[in-house]
Amino acid sequence: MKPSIPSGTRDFGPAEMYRRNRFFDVVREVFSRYGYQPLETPAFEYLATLTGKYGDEGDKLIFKILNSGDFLADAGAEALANRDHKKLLPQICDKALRYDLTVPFARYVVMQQHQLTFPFKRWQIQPVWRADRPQKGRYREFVQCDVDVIGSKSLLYELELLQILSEVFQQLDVGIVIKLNHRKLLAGIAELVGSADKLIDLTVAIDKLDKIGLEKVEAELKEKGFDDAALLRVREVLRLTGDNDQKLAALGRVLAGTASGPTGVAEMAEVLALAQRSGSRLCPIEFDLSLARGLSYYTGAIFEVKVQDPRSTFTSSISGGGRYDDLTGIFGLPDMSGVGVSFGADRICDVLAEIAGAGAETKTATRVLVVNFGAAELDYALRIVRTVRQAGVAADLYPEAAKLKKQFGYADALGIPYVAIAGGDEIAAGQVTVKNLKTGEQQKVALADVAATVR
RNA sequence: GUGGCUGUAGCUCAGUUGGUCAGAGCACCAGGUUGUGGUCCUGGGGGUCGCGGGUUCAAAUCCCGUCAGCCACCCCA
Repeated sequence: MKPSIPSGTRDFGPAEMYRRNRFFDVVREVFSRYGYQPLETPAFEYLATLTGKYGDEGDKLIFKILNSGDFLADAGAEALANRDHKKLLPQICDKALRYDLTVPFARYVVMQQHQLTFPFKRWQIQPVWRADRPQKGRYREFVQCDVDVIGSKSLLYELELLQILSEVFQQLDVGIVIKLNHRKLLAGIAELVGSADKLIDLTVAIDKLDKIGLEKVEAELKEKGFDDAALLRVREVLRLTGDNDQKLAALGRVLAGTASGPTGVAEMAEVLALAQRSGSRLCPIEFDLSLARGLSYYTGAIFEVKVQDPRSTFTSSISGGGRYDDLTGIFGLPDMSGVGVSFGADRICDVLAEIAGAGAETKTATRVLVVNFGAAELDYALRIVRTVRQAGVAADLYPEAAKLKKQFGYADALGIPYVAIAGGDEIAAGQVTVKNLKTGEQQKVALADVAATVR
């Protein structure tokens, strides 16, 4: 058979792995420096743990795991006969691959609530799976890097997440903008137009504003049953202009009479104020009413990161998150507010690759390749590799006494910067000829100095 | 789940109205050069033209089906 892998999954060769590891090193370091603790949870959970948390669309995208053995044993005759897949599903499948890291985290917090000290801060870097149709920047298996803090309503954590987002992307040297919005503002708008119960429809439509334009958003809202008076007010709100504070102030006046609006305005203002007086060098923050985010569990601030870098053409979001007030409630632990963001490792690495361009790909960490001349020189060659490796420098010995052309070509192909040559003359003198493959320069150095020369 | 585009060598692709259309570049291997690579020269290996069926004297080329990939919508990291 012709070997292949399912679409939306990928192998990562050495060049990609160097890039990915650099990224993971950065996020891990930042996460732990901000006081977050590591956590891992299983790749699969009970299906019931996952369903109902991500909205109807999300539930469809959960990868289900067929029960082992005779999975039809427990299948109801009725569901089978009627080909009723919705009814049949829970009868033949009780496990599923995790869809994100936030819900398993909430499950963990509830299970371990008596062992944990709150506020509990954790980071988690693991793959998640979605039964989506892949396309550019969209995979069916991808790695999320989550930081969440649970058990505190303090808006200082919103600030902290803005700081973490900023630090990570600054260290990676990727230009971004952090979009910020608040679910209670959206709820206030829904209230204002008299459709508090259609919050989801409203936010989904508003979310498309910068993509399809105001007119099409209004058309979609009309289709969903919003009347002309409502559309007028939506338009009024979406047309607010000015800087973050001006937009927020204007919105405050519009939403003054609503139940949830003022809270949203106040919290939003607080977060923006904290960001200003934090003293941190933050990435640009843009208060954006059209940011909705589909995940149904968000209740407060919502974040999203977009690339804003002349070297990149990436348009989809590379990080996202928000505050959720009751994610643990469904597992039996109410009043546990949490907030977190997730870095989309795969998309970010795509951006890094795009920025780095085709050249300068690292293929190996090896600094020096020791030439193999054959049996007579082998002992000395082995001594060179051993000495260099013991000095903490990556070294390799060519396995056969092949032609130098071939050995040099190997070093060249892998991007190993130095070649070490030691024949009779060098051995007699206790020296090694070290050649820099990039410049072509070569020099004889003492065996003990090889590591320092190629480091 | 809906729609569009594309499948020819390891990779990127060319292949005219069906008739030397099985090709190029890169990559790979060998030699030129048994202690000096990345340049250059010479030679070489490698393809059921995604798969199945049909039309035709003749199909990579036209038709039908199918599978796969990509892109967009939906949704999302």
